[in-house]
Amino acid sequence: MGRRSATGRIGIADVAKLAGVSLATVSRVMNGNFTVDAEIAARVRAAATELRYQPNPVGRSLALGKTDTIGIVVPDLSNPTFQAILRGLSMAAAQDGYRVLIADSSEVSSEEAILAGEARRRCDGLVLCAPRMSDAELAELAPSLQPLVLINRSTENTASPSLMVDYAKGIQDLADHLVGLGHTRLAFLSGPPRSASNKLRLAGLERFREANPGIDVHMLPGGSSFEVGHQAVDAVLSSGATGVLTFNDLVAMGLLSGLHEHGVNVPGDISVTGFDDISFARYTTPTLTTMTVPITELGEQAWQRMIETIRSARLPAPTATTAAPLAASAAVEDADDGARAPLPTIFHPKLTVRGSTGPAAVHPGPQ
Amino acid sequence: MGRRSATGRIGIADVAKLAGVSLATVSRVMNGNFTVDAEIAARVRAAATELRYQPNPVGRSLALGKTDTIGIVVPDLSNPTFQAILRGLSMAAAQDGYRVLIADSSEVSSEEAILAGEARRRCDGLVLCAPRMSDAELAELAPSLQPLVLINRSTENTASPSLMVDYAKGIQDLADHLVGLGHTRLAFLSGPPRSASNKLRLAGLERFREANPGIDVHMLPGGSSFEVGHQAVDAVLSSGATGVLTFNDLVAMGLLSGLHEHGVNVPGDISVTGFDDISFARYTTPTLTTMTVPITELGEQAWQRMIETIRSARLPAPTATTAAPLAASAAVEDADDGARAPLPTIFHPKLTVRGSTGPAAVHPGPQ
DNA sequence: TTGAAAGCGCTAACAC
DNA sequence: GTGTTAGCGCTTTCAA
Repeated sequence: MGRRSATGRIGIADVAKLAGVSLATVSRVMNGNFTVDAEIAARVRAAATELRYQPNPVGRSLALGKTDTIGIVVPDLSNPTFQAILRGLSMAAAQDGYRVLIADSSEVSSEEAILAGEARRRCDGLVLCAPRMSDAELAELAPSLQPLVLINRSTENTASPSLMVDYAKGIQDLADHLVGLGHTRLAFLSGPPRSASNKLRLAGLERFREANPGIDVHMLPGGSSFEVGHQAVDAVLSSGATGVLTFNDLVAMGLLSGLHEHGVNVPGDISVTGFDDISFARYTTPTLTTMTVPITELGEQAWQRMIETIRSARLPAPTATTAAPLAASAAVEDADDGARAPLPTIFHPKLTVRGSTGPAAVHPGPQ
Repeated sequence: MGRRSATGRIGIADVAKLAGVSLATVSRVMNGNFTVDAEIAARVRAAATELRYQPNPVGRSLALGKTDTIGIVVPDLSNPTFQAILRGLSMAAAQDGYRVLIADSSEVSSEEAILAGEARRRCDGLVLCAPRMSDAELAELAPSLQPLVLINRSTENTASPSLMVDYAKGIQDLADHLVGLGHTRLAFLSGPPRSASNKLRLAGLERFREANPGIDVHMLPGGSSFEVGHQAVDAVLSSGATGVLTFNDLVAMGLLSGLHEHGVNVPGDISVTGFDDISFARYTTPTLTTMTVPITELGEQAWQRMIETIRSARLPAPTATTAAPLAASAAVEDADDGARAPLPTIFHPKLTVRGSTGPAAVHPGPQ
């Protein structure tokens, strides 16, 4: 009479019947509730083992109102940066018994919103990497996505934790590094025009220009891939720059490769910098000077913010006078100094000097 | 009186009330059932929009017995190979309205089984990359994981689709390539000892040795990372080999980098080959000769096998005399010639010659 | 064409 | 300590 339910799978009812107890008791045993008599518990466990019973998480989720799963929306799973965020997030979440559901928007900004909503409803929270989405759309969407953790974005209105990399400062550090080496003509091989993080880099360079009126910074259209860098050789060379900043390491690697093919010596003739410090950056020839972004750690931190948010959301609605009960959490480098509305956690990239940058060549360029 | 249910979210009941219809009608409208009067349907849709109603997928999953989600277990999310499989799978699944849940076993073979079961129960099927799991354990586990698609593994008993890369033949092609360039002393910087795909490579090299008794093939302990290659320089040099095969591109890149630091010329002094053809392989210096594995395509194919399996599982239990209704599916290069039990789909890596291999140096080595 | 009600598998009051 | 029962949010017979 091993009546398995309609779906053909063994359910709690089968175990209850075999053990001669009620559903509730089985449920209690399976959830480690110790109010169950030891002997009965043993009987239930034996029955569960015999039937190879495994609780159905969907039923559990419906009853509990939680899925123990979080979603992440990324613009491009082939980008090492998002891969690293995903990895950091996934590892940290696993530690706390959560899984991650991925949604790749394929760089299509119109997809970002839909995927985000979709993913959110199946999960207990959402980590959003949506570099293309407009601020307005993000602001409108954010409330319906809570618990929400933002990567490299922030919103004014909603109090979603936000993790940001200080790209503006990072690109300035790189430019300063080149200037320190004697370069006076720089070029920036920029990223995707509508990318939020590219805008930050541009803003940083703007500030750099103001602080360094004597330095020429040439802006070159670009993108985010190898190919972009590879195809930019001519543009870079004809810009007359001796120091080239790129959007990220991928672009820098493409450029390095292209320059090599053109017989241009790096860093002898020209210096090249990347951004991100992906793991491959130390294996290029020459090795790549870049800004090191602790991106896996960012993924981990995203999880910390997420779990805090999820937990505090389960508490009774906070009254205006009660201090937010978020304090007992991981240490953040800065930005958690007393303010109640969660300030963005800022990650400061660190300059990593390797072989692709060197002293400016003293050759008779224009100016 | 907008009574939102206990969870605080808007449910189908709220819409039904606002539209003045029953739950069933709302459900029908939301699912595009056309037996609903157009006017009523419009009223329901208006109510849904007004309330910003979004169906709860968990309730839906429970009622429907499916989640529209598949799981994938990978040993290491930082490995470009698994990243590519994940990407191919995710993109293809998204096309059909499915999402993917990831489980990273962190190379811990004991975790593979647990994670696999865990993930499977939350999903409609599972893609398993479990290179460390023993054949016995895999065979025992497989039945409980169906629908199951195996990557680089296969089982005798259960009829799970299996996608395999012919590593044995691939490594032989690489060895042949080196021999064709005049190399007679080869070394193989092997992969993780217990890795299934490493065993295939070793088997391939065994066959190579039998076919090429005059060629010396030195076996070197290794691993799967940059660092392994980077640290193997001394071992490689003292092996006296002029042609070095490596477990994968990562190891090859590490080796290339290490050799460069030691002032060893590649391919002048020594030739190096990788395996996989990850996207970075064409940007190393020198560019890397390797076996190109269509790994993203493998991920896509994994999805095709998965969706076929899911669909056929929904059909009435197949009778012994009925031909399996799987035929109407994507073209597979080979291996689908009439046999009923699904033969593994074999992916044949293709030799891609780049700059890291060249003629053997004519220097007076021993022998 | 529409509604009432049972049920998907599980948990958690509440009663015993 | 254990069982009964009412949901969790949705779909889907089955009647009307």
